[in-house]
Amino acid sequence: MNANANSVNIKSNVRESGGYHHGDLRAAAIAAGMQKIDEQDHPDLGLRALARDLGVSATALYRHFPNKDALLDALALEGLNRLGAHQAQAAQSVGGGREGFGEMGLTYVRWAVEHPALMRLIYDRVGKVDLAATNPTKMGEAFFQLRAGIAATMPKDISPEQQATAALHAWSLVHGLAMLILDGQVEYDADLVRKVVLMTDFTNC
Amino acid sequence: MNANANSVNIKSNVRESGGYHHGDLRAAAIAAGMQKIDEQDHPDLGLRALARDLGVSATALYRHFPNKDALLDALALEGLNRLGAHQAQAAQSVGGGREGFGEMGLTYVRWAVEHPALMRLIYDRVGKVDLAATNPTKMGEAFFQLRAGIAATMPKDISPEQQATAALHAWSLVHGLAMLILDGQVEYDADLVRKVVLMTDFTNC
DNA sequence: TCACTATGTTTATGATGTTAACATGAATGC
DNA sequence: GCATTCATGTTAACATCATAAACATAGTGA
Repeated sequence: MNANANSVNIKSNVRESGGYHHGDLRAAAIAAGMQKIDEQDHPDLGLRALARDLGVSATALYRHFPNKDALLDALALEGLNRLGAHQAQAAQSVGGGREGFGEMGLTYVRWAVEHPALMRLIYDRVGKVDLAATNPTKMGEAFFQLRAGIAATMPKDISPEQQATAALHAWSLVHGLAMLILDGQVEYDADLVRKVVLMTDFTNC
Repeated sequence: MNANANSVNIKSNVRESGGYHHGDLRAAAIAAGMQKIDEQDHPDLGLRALARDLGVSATALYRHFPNKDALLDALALEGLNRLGAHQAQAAQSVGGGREGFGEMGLTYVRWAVEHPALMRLIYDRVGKVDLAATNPTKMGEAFFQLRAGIAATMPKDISPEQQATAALHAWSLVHGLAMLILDGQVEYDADLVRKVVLMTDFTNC
């Protein structure tokens, strides 16, 4: 697989030697932006500060992103891919049944707690993406993957429609719990998360 | 009850006659800010724009709020009070049992859908309030009230500890569902909300 | 070699939050 | 009743931000 516009495989974030051109500023910007955001609680990112970190002029980023929102969208997409992959992997490594279901929810919440700004950025941005813009498809795909991961540990002995409702229930539950924790309303506690998630009764769909 | 610093009873938002002083700029700012925010999807508020609406200079607001965050905190507090009151009223007017429980959840989600920016502002701000600041107590009180409203329709035949878990479950569920709707991930549907909320099984605490 | 394009740079613009210095209305003390 | 003081406005100024415009250079392909 060769590097496409969305890959973020670069050697370093800052300009290497004194070369005039940067190499792959777009990828470097995404990588540096991801790192910067992931060190914060809130997804605040300044174009100028980022450019400074990259050793590049403030306006250079406009050669790769039409505006700040586009950069944030790219970061949100990258974050969403990471979350989806993380969730899918968890679904695979965890057994089924109610225990596995609780574990999946815990995984979602834990990821959110470990990447608060990224989590916020994802949901901040996906609601705003202009569907005519660069890659709404990728966003949709990534979310589809996330939902699939969530639905993976759903009980099989209920109808598809019930499964959809149950999946929404599960997603709402862990998402709400994660948000309440990120917003400082609830203290993170793995046991509590499991207990709360397992209160769902699938026979009530 | 006479007007204290947090009341918002004013005659009009803009300056009345040519008087030099405004009357009650603090209250007017909160009222105008609330209205402005409630007309939006996201809690973006510019100090200068707000001052313009009030017919007042941009820096005038600094006589009543140390900075923008303090104004936003005041707005969030007002919003939280409204949400809490709304929720408490719903708890009172709705019967108990599972049906009442579902109705309470629906009330929370519907309020969020009707006041998206306010909802976001509340949870944006309460996580950031400096506990040494103006009125952390009021914030805490207001949230306590909200939680009480949520817990009001909790089943009585379970232990207090189970009730706490169940309340957190309920809060997480409706909050997450509301947020997913606000973020455009789920379409609002009253029946669906009720169905999702009613999947909770309190015997599993 | 010569144009062309991609990707940088510098400079400039208008918006924002915030501070400082100043002005005036209303309230207070004599 | 008058002078002083305090609360609450004002204007001017500053730093920062996103962004646009004009210019410059590095790499590419004819």
